[in-house]
Amino acid sequence: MTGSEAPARRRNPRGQGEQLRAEIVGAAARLLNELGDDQALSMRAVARAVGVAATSVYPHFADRDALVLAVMAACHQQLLAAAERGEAGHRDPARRLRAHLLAQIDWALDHPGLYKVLHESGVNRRAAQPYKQALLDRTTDAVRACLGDPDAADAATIAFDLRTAVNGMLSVRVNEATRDWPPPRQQLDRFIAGLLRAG
Amino acid sequence: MTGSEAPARRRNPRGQGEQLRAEIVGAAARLLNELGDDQALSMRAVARAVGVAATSVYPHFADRDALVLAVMAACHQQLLAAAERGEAGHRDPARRLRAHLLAQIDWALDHPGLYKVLHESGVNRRAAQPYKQALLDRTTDAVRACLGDPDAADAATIAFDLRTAVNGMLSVRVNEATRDWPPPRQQLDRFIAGLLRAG
DNA sequence: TGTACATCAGTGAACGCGCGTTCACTGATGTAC
DNA sequence: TGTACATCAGTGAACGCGCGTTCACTGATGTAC
Repeated sequence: MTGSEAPARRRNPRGQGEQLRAEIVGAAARLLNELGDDQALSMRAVARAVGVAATSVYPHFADRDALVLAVMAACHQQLLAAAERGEAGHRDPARRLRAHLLAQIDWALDHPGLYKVLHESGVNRRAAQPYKQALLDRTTDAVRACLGDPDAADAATIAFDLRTAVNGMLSVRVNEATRDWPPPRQQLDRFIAGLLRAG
Repeated sequence: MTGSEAPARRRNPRGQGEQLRAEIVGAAARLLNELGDDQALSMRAVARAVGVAATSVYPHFADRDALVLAVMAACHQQLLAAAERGEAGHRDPARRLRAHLLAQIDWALDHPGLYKVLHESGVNRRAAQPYKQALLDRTTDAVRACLGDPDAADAATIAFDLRTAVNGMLSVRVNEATRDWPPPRQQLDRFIAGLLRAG
């Protein structure tokens, strides 16, 4: 795919064998971002990218799915952190909600292939992702703050609708990256304006 | 995948060699719907499903991409026809718009794997799909009818937003089919209510 | 009416490839005595 | 201070597999004369 084989690599010093694990996850993430499909990732390609024998991946990951899941977990951490950083920049609840969603949109558009793996890949059928619920819960909190009423039952519905619409935004832009789409920020603002009110 | 090999098959009579082409498209569509990924479709599996030698596919399709694109074209025809049938059942523009979108939602939920191939597969990067624009144009027409004003410039924007949100609805339900999601009809109604008004 | 022939609808063997994974191994390095 | 040994980080060869695609072919069937 990328002729990006790491040429020189010296064996890790004793006791630091776990460093290879991090290198493998990093290389796998890079490849997955290019491929946009977990099935297309090969253990051999990851090993080549790291500059290591194919067999050296197995002490760290039992099989390909385990490696892909490790990458996905790391991505969810990044997404959550980005959302929090976004919110932290504002006081007004509406601005916080917008920043929360925007941060995740930006992350996705910066890592389109990983976004695809996260949302569209076959691993989703084989292993559930508890992280996703955590992200949705965060959005619900941000929506609730906007509504003022801390008990608003609609908050969950509105959050789900918003995330669904944002999903659509990203799906279309990530899957047909060559077409030029309307600016995502303005579409997000229309979604917020249209959906953020009692159902 | 499915063990669904066609056992007995007799050679088509002279002059009817094109019938095999249709059988191949049908089998490929069935397999793609199960796989949800064009890269996972193999020519050999298609040939097995039809009950024919692997080589017999090549007189009809130059390569795998050509076969996948033929399936996608057929799907777009079905989607367009479903949308038209949906609209035809109503007079009121708002009901027509709803039926239009609902028909496509139903088709997608009935053919989740094909929906994935249509919207998420790698073929989209290799070959543009002019059909999609036709579907979006139809939606724009339906939106325009709702607005009353036949020149409304917002119609295109609103149609795009609606389709985007519907895309999100379907993406999430198709990619994590095991989780149980809120009813799509009600979410669609919220989207229509929220988004169908001047930006 | 008979026959040579072109065409049609496929077939079977073979090519070279990259893959996931297993297995027995190697060689450097720290540690116990 | 020296040495045997356990451990660690990783290697190389090999397995069997399914794949896309090419090639030369086969056998039935309609048609021209």
